[in-house]
Amino acid sequence: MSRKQVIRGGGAGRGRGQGDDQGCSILHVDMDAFFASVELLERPELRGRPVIVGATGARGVVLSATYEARRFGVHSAMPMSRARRLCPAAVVIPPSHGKYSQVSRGVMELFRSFTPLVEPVASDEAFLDVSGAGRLIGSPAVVAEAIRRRVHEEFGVTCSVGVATSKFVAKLASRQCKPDGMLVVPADRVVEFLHPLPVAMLWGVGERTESALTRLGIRTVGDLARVPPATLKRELGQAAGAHLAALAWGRDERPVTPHVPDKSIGAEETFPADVHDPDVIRRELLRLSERVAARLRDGGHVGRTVSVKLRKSDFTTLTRARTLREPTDVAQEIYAMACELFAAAGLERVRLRLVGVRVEGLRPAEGAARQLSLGERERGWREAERAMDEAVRRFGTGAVVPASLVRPRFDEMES
DNA sequence: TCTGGGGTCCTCACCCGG
DNA sequence: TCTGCCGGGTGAGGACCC
Repeated sequence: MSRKQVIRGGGAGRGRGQGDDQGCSILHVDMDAFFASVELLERPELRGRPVIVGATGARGVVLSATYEARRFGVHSAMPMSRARRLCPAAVVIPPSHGKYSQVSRGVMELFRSFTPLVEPVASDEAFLDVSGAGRLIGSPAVVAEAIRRRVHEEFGVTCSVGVATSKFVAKLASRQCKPDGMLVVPADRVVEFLHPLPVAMLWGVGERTESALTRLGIRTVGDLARVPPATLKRELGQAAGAHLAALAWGRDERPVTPHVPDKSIGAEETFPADVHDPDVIRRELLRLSERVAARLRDGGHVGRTVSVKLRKSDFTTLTRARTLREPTDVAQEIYAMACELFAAAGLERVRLRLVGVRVEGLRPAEGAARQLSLGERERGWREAERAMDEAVRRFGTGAVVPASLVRPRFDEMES
């Protein structure tokens, strides 16, 4: 990997290193400090200053930070309290997810104008297979540079692109050339690129696995590559061991998959302060069930397994799940099961910091035959909730809520 | 230092039916 | 009829990712 294959800044030097991109048809595009960059579009006076996007309340973590803030040691997922201590001069902006989704949708559309094979990984990154774009646009490195230029021109934010023969190497490459860069890893230099990297950079190696590997004396990808796969499987489990043994030699056959169906939909909420009142918790379960059901209906899904997540004040977390007889997208059915699971968990007098509701085992609502249970009315909650969806579409979020979620007015509480 | 919210995948245990 | 084996389904929990 010669330095000249890292091309930085606004397309300068475009085209360098193209001779080495033969067969490197996988691109990983990663937006630089995405949420913070989007915020700076509206507040250009903050350019060059440390900016953190994150919750402004008592509890919360950093969602995104500009590179100026990162120089102080601030990084995403760090508790906000710590980030403020590290960088007291930082400007803190509360997140506006709607705004980021809008830019994200535009950027993904731009990617699709280069190739239909776009696999979004998150709102700020995607894999692209550009093997079919060669004749029209040029080699993968040329496509990557064109994407970088147009993202900057059309959206005012920068991105970094890794170009390689596999998703995994492309992803590492984009990370290595951040911010505002491009890195091509030629097929015959994958091992040379990988082996000096710390093992924690591998996809699937988090804090726990890293300590397990350190105990085995494994610190770099090269160290990992020299360990027999059987040893890794014994130490880390069958799947993780085999996975890491393959990655250490750059083997990753996963294709770019444009449409990955949802497997579950959930919602969770951390209370501003821990809660032990079961009525408050049940009200939150209802609110979350409403949110999940609305998203199920919006996506045309029904789901069969309801799970609740309960996190105690000491951060230990329990999950409880149960499968319904029939798949549902009805909040009242999800809520009823969530309450049963909460009661069965025996935590009704325990202080909780978070509750969550999730529906798994999704399938398309269309064609999911629904059997009326004995005594069930033909038109019931399902129709009521669809009417609520329609009201929300016309009058906005919060236009209609269940009576139990309407907070009593102060004068009513007094009387 | 004190940890959000959205997810996926894996492992292990248990139950049940063939 | 009993036992063992196996595979599928389900549930709990952990690790990881962005």
